Amino acid sequence: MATTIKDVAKKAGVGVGTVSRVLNGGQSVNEETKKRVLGAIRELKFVPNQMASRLRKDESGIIALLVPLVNHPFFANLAYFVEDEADKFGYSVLLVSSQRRIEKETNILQRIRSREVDGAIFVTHFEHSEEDLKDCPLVSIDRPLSLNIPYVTSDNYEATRKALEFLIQKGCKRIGYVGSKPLVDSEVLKREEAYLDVMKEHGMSPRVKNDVIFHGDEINVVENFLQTYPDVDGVFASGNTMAQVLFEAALQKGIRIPDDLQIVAYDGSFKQWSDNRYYTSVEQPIEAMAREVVRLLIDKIEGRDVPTRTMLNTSFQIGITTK
Amino acid sequence: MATTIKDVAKKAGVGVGTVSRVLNGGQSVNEETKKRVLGAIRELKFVPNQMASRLRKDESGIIALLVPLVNHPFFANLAYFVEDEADKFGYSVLLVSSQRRIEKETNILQRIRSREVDGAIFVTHFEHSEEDLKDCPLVSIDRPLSLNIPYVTSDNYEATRKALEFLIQKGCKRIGYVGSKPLVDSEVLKREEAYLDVMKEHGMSPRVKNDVIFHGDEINVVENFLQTYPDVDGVFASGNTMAQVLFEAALQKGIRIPDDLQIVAYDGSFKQWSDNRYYTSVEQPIEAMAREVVRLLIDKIEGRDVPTRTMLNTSFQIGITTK
DNA sequence: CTGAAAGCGCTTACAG
DNA sequence: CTGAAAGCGCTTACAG
Repeated sequence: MATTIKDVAKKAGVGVGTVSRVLNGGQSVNEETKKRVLGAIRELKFVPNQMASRLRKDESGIIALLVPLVNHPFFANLAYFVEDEADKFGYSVLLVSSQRRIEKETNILQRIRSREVDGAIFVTHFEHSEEDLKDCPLVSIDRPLSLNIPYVTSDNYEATRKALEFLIQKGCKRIGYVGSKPLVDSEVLKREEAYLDVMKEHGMSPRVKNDVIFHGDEINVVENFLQTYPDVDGVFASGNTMAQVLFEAALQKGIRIPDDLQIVAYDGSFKQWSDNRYYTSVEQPIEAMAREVVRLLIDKIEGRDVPTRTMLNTSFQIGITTK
Repeated sequence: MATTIKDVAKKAGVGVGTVSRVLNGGQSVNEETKKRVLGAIRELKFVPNQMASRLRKDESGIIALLVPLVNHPFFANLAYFVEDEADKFGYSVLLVSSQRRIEKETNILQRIRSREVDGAIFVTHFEHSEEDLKDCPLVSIDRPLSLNIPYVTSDNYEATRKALEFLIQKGCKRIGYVGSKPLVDSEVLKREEAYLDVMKEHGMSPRVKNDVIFHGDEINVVENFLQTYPDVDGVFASGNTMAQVLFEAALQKGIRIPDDLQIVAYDGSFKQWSDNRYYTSVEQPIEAMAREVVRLLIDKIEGRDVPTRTMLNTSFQIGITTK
């Protein structure tokens, strides 16, 4: 059996409470005693059992990060910064890819109730009942899961407007929109909204392909889009997978970029994978969003008040996909 | 306070032991009693406290996945499949990006000792002392951390040979090698070995740039490589970031691919991000490696014997970067 | 400043 | 088949 706090206490000739106190520094301990305890700890190579401490304190020190898929640049980046930020506050991160299976999402709520985790960053595309969400410390991204669940988002509407104005300024006359629509209410919907508004304001007719699809189907959407609107000279691509698939499909069709077709991508996951500025794009502030969402969750877990909606600013990167 | 097993026992008019038994199905329980207990559980919405159960059973049900950075396609994919496989066995995954900080790696070992996690998949580029690694259930990828720590790898040497033979067959005469060298002994080193062997066998002079670098410095390596060996007509790029950076740098310099320069990438993370077959490449069997490494770790945690080295097969994908 | 004791919520021999 | 009790390894009032 591993050595316990009892062994340390015996060796140092003190009570277990005293060992606990030097370990956690609650009340002050006599310097002399402290030294003896520390010595015993070192000698016995004592490592406190976290499970016991957590049971006693009723806090797991773990937060769950639930995303549809970690092996997607946006979520991989999110995971990276979430872990980094959580670590600063002494929390660990349990990673769960829901794979869009609702049972796996509901499971996380159960794990909060079972005290396995203290709370969760809950990125889902499903609806969950108030009943299930109740009393669970949760935070979300780009959408309100329910009335009092805080979420972090970015200025989707304004950023999309700016991106489109940029394309127009660069001479585009027939601008399309290609994306994948979220299943539920989400700030991402504001991108299409902004697109339609800008088109109307400029008297341009909309060319949209924005359906609910699964990861992997982007190529069909893009093929379909290019076939339906062969005359487009500018495209707003929502999501970097979509942008990349579009870029490559266009190249394969012999369409020159940016000469025949200009593209603005909406996302923020490119820079991380290779330090180029390949696509002209709206970059989501993934790092800031990740850090903020972690802080919100911890505030919530620890019982502090948090704002319901936190909006962060995107940035605009000019790359080689526009003139 | 949340409802406990005691509340359920009282409500059902049984002892707590009985409740535990219907929960965990250890010994058989009278059907009638069982029904009463289940009813009480449902009525009280009882969810067993995992922390208590874990303390008692001395198992956390959590494994740690330690990688240098999760926001890298290879590791993001690894994380995805690791979590999926662990879930099948009832284990959760704690995610840690070491960011190549050795303290953060050592910290994981401490967390195994503190019973916070049952074991770890330990992907590191540092050396750790036998003393530190001792008694920790660990498994690794592409390198033996220490004598009795199992690891999973793929056929780096053979796969590299095949890739080079392919370039030669496609007419390349001046083949280069660009990569980033691991800090420590690793199966990845066999790629350069294979490259040098093939060059020698074909009487070709080696053109290598393979230094120890940090993520983000790929662009400098590539620029340097292209400047040093402006005459290359074929490149073996180790790692997909390297391949991508090379591809883009070449394009920017007006080098046509595959006409002027053919590239074979070594990795296996492209397919996941967009369903193209963009690069000709050796694909690492990430999914298989992930699943296998999880099974090895669980076997080790649960006290079963495991092989020290498990080798899996790569596959070869022909894309548009070769003729 | 410090020790003895109660208790966190479970599981598991033990005795019946 | 089942209940009472001990114990997992901590933390934290409580009393001194």
